[in-house]
Amino acid sequence: MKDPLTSFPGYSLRRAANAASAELAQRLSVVGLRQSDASLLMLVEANPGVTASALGRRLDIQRANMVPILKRLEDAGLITRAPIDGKSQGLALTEAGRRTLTEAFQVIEQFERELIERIPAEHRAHLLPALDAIWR
Amino acid sequence: MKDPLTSFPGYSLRRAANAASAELAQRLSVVGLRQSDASLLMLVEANPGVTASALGRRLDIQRANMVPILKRLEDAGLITRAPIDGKSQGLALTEAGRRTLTEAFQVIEQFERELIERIPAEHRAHLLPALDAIWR
DNA sequence: TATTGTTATACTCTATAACTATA
DNA sequence: TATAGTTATAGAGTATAACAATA
Repeated sequence: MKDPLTSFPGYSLRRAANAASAELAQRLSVVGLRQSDASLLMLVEANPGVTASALGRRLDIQRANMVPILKRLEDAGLITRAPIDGKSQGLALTEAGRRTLTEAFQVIEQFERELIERIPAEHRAHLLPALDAIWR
Repeated sequence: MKDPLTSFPGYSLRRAANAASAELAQRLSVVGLRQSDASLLMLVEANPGVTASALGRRLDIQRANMVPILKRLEDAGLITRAPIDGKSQGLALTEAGRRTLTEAFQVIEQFERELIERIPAEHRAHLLPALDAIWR
């Protein structure tokens, strides 16, 4: 079949992201996490006491959509919320959260390693700067 | 805020794809199309008489999910379905479909041009081959 | 006045199972 | 038996509007 889409970087970008995303989601499900869970746990670990709003801004997740994610992670015993003042709450990992994140981190590092290895060596170093130029 | 995610190509891949996708979706909405509509119209134009199943395989859209897309495009008068045999239907663009696709094509080419221009020159040529290595 | 957290809601995309009819 | 088209349905991600309480 003729495929005029093959010449569009934007199309390949979407397809590559979808393929990688589906693969990582499947691997993370073994640890019981979604991608947004894992990225959120990483940011909380690196920034203990961070607020939900600040996390949402950094991850481009709207405040309203943070609510069910945080509720799920709290129900799973992975994070705690502690009042900072009357309207803000500081997030932190529980011990179980740290353990789960360690597992997730291994899954993700293995995934990233394999992702990079799929790319011909001469293109490898260019991918991250090219991608970052697109969205940052 | 500390951000340990910045070093993961997989994460940047997802963010770049999301950003690009949102941008293109907005521009295509002016023409009245979604991204899946536009890619589907392109493939139909390049392969008149193609079946829904074959399109789905090429675009990685499941048969069941092709139904509402094709219905929408047919209702909008952009494609026609003609029986090939008792169980298959060949798809083709209508005149309006060709006109709309021409508009969409201009939007997409402009979008792709701007996307590439955002990438520093020394990385540009590497993006497409790197992405294709990930998903093809 | 702006921000935080929240509720409610709706739309899109995607995934699965099952069914009918035909090759 | 495998394939084409379809229906129904559920999950996940995302977007908007609105609200109360607080900074």
